[in-house]
Amino acid sequence: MKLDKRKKIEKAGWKVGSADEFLGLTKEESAYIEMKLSLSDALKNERIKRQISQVELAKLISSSQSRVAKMEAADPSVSVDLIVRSLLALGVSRRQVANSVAA
Amino acid sequence: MKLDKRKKIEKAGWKVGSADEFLGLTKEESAYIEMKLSLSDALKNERIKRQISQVELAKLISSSQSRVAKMEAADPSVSVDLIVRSLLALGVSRRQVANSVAA
DNA sequence: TTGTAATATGTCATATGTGACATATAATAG
DNA sequence: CTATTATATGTCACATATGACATATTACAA
Repeated sequence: MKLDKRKKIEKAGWKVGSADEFLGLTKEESAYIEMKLSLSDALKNERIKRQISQVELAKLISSSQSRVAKMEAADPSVSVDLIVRSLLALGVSRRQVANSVAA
Repeated sequence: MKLDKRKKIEKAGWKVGSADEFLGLTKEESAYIEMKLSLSDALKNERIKRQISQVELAKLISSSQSRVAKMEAADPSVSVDLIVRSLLALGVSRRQVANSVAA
């Protein structure tokens, strides 16, 4: 596992064992968190691609800059629902969303 | 639009105009609800395929029969999060989940 | 007709998610 | 170095989602 990915997972609020990676995480749990990380990456990439700030995206989805930042960090306090709806609000297609779910 | 699909959408708690379908729903909203319907269908199909009852699935995911029924009905009170986590708990792969997201 | 298992629907207390705000920390320009 | 803009982090009141329960409805035997 890449170091930056590990950091993101830990930042996302999930404990990763020092020796065994994903220690204590079931397959479903790790699949879920990886899916969430992938979606949050897609959101950030899409926003950067469109060259808009977190503040602008926040306004677009009637949310706040801090919530957008947490979405992009895959913070435990944000739901997959919100990230998906934000992607759709950016005009991303269902198929593109699906790609992030799978990858 | 197929009639049964329309009924499912209405049952899912979304108003569909009598004349114009998806009246008042933005593209993002309809994409989101269709994605949710697709995921809930996948959940039901997967459960049937494994020949387990809603009660058994509920136990598997530490939930209740009524919540499972609502998931399969794409009830507005259930999140995409819960449906996705239920699919993963059934052993469905990320790619399979992605297929439902896209379709 | 029963009876019985499965599924659907409504409600509610509690848990979790959310937008908003303050503030901290980058990052970049002047 | 300031400014200034962007992003990150912590907190909180309020909104939404959740499991549990009761009960209704359906499906299908006996």
